[in-house]
Amino acid sequence: MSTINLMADGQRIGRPLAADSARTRQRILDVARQLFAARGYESTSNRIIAEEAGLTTGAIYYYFDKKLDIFAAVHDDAQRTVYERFDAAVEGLDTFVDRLRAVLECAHDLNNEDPSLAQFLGSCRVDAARDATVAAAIANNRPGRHRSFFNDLISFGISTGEIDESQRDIHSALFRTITTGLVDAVSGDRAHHRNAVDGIMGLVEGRLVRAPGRAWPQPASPQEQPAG
Amino acid sequence: MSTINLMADGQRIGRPLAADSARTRQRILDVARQLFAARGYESTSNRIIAEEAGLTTGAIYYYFDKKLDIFAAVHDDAQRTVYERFDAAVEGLDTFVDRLRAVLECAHDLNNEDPSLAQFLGSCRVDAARDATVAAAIANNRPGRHRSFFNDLISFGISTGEIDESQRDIHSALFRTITTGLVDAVSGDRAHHRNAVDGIMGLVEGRLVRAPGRAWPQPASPQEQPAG
Amino acid sequence: MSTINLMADGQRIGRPLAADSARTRQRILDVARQLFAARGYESTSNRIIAEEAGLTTGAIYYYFDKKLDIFAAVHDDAQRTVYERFDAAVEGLDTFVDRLRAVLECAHDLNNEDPSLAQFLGSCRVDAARDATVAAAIANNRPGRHRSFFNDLISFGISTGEIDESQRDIHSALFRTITTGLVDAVSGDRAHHRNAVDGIMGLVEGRLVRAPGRAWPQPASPQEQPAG
Amino acid sequence: MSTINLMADGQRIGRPLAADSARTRQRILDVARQLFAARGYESTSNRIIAEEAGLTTGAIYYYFDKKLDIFAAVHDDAQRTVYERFDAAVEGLDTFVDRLRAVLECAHDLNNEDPSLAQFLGSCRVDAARDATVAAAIANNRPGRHRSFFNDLISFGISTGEIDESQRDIHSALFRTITTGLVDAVSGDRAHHRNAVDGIMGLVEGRLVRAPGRAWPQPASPQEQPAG
DNA sequence: TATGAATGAGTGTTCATTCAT
DNA sequence: CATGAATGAACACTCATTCAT
Repeated sequence: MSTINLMADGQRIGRPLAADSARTRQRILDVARQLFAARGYESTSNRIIAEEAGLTTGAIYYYFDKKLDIFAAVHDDAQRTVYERFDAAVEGLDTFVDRLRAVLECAHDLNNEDPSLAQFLGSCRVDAARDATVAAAIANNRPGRHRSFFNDLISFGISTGEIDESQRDIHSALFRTITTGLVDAVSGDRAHHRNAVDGIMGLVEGRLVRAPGRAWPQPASPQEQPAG
Repeated sequence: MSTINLMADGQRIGRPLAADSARTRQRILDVARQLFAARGYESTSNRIIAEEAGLTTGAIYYYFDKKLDIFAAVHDDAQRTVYERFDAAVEGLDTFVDRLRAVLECAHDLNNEDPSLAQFLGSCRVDAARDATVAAAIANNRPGRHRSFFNDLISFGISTGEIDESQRDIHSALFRTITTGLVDAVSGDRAHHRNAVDGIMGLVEGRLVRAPGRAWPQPASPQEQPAG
Repeated sequence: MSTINLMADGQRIGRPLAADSARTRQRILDVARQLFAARGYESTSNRIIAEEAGLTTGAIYYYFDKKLDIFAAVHDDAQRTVYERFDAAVEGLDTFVDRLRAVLECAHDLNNEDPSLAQFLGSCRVDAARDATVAAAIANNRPGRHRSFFNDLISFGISTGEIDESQRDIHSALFRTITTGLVDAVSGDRAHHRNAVDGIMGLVEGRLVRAPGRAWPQPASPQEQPAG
Repeated sequence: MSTINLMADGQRIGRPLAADSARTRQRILDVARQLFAARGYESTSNRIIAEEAGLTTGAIYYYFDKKLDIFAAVHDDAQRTVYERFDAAVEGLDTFVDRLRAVLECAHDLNNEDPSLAQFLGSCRVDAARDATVAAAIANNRPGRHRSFFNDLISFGISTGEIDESQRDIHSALFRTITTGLVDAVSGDRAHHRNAVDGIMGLVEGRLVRAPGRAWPQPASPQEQPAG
């Protein structure tokens, strides 16, 4: 613990006397997430992962059997982080709209804290669609986690009466569209992401489009009218 | 579905007796669009394009100077097709909501007619984000066309009074989110795409989420209540 | 003859009504000589020869069976031109030194008239050394012509008493060295070529290097002392 | 003379037990020098370099980033070797003629020891003339070294009075012609090279050509009459 | 005569992966 | 734990050549 190998200056470490295996592994995952997010699976070479992590390509193989395993590990990490936060965000909220708002705000916060997280998950969906072996590598946990979270959210909306049971599939497709769009279209720009989140809530609360010749609809419930 | 010895119309190829240059070029563009859409730019090799088009790799270079030029040509094709249809779809409609519905229905129709169109454009956005040279190759016309179309649509909504001027940026980000989401999340499945389109219009018309304890809001204007 | 296809402006000719086969063939040889001279055999593609000659690659094959045949034809042309001039230059001169001077001046004039001639012959020697099939293609006439011309010149020098019989091989190697050097080292620059020719004659006539502490030697024969 | 499984010293290669990186790199440079000399830059494929060095093409790229870098490295090696020997050869000699003779003898010795050295440098000049990227790759040190060495030699001759100042450019062009000729015309044959060197010194010392009807000139200065 | 379309072998180069040390 | 050396299959692209028209 007294022999931490400083990497801040980007200098290559030699052969550290007490290298911390877990820390090196995490370093690989961190740089890999950013690289996969920015360039995709195929265009991210092991060489550049190794370089950015201050290693040689060979060393990577001490931690992961193959490139695909790095990708899967990065995915598991990201997936866990996101849904732990989502779960925490909706906890204790009583209405579907509140929970929806909480999830969107949470997504916005996450995107601000570490843009590579959302970007990786978006990139990852593309790579899975493009390459069956990539899809297989993350199949164990990916769509399930996303789908079940939002299906639960819809079920909750039905239970509160805010959503009609007959509209379940429509809501499901809508969620997929919107969450994907948030990640793919605006996660790279904070202001756009903010606007998109506001827009979604505006649509949901009917504050965004009025019929021609009509006044704006009254807010759904006066005590929770948003300022924006 | 390999097309090594047969063209789409069943004509023999190989050392064709009366080779139709334009048709071969279009065949290259067609298979390239599908391959780029499915596997992305980098993972689509010239070899597989050639194979699917019933040619050898060398022959590709008779029609295009380099791989990137194929990509750019496919993109121009797709871009032109989509926005010609979009322009036609909104023509003569008097309200923003009508135009929005028309655009979404048009997108849905296009997606049914040739799923590779939307998929390519979505794939293409990803490839441009991942690789600067790809971005440069389509820079002349890509974001402009999309952005200007939807900006015009928003302006129209403002002119009719359906959208508040102050919300322009929010609508802009929302459109980007939704159109991207439609392409990236549900264009591969007709039913999902249908549901997503219905969901968006449902949100816009306030038919999708009600406040707890409230009745569904009345349709915006009775005479134009949508059936779906 | 009234329908000459003007090429001066570099415009591609269509399908000339009365194409002159011999003239086209010569055009190919002319551009090929310059290209082979500048870039060598291997780096000169049929495509660029065709382009520069205002043809397509296919058309080349009407005139020549293969690329190597173009090279051989260019070589025969150049070889003939040079040695006809050399033969004419030495004719009627009575001393070896006069003949040598005449040959060098002739080489200098040729180099000024069409630099691609000497350059091609230099280039050609290199290509023959580098590639056995190229060597074979010009074997019928190449080294023979050069060698026999200069061997004759040496024999003439022996017959006049200017050269000692025992030095024949030395003169032979020296000629090869000097003529190759002129082509390879200085044919690209008129002034350098001029200086080199003057230098060779200066050496031969003993005007270029004196022993330290000695005066310049008297000119070999007063009546023909060169001005330069 | 393929060296697929055996190195020059008979050591086994392949997946070597104690791979000596520096030795492998030198082996690449050695075979590359011979191949570049014999076939030129363009016609020497990485595949054949690798084969002759007992490697696969991929392995080459562990040592050099690109083919041109191999060429540049070979060139630097050869350049250094030659001019170190030339510098040593002329050191301590008092007259221009002695120095010239020493340089030519040194060139002859080098050519006997490793013919590929001179041949590469000749080949290299041709490749640089033919291809601008090759020229650029060796631009840092090539013509400078050659030119400055011989310019210094001429200056020395002027300082001793053996050369007239006004003839500097002529000597310079002559040196370029002769050294190029030695390499390009006769370096492939020891006897020819020997004869050419003797011929040059014979010319310089006025022993090679006499005026018709005159006796051979007396040696320049009795005490330093050359044996050869 | 000449074109236009195509082939197939070749090029330099990159990459995931292996493994002795 | 990590390196350094190597493999072999892939990739984008070029080229001499062919041949129906």
